[in-house]
Amino acid sequence: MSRGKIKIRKIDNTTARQVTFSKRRKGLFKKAEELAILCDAQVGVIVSSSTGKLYEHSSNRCRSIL
Amino acid sequence: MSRGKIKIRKIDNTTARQVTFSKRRKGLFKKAEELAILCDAQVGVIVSSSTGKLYEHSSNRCRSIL
DNA sequence: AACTATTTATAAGA
DNA sequence: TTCTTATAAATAGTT
Repeated sequence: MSRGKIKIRKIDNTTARQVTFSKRRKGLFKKAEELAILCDAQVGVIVSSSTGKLYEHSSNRCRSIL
Repeated sequence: MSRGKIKIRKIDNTTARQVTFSKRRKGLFKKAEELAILCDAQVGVIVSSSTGKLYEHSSNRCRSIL
């Protein structure tokens, strides 16, 4: 990615991992919403953090259960 | 995006919409997998196309039900 | 949280 | 539908 490319492996540093989690979760939800709109699809995304906190995103009437 | 920016609205042309659906679905699943690995999270994504076909992606033992 | 240098995703074309 | 490539978008490291 930006200031240098990264390897896709667990980020060891807790703070860095939380920051990345927040940024990428937001990015993922945005992509999900764009796919739903552009392609007239229903998209549900569920994310459970390592600490067990749950986040979700869904288009329209789509319901998701983890 | 690439050869010119697009507006996030339903793509009218059926063929173009299917092509975009295929490309973006793949991209979304990749982002989901990266988030799961980088941040040690569980991520589930479910996509239902306008024709009713279902696609899903999930990290590890994560199960999703639409 | 904001900034950017870069990487990545992707729209249009082949 | 698979590949290319110009350009838009996402984001890693920094502040």
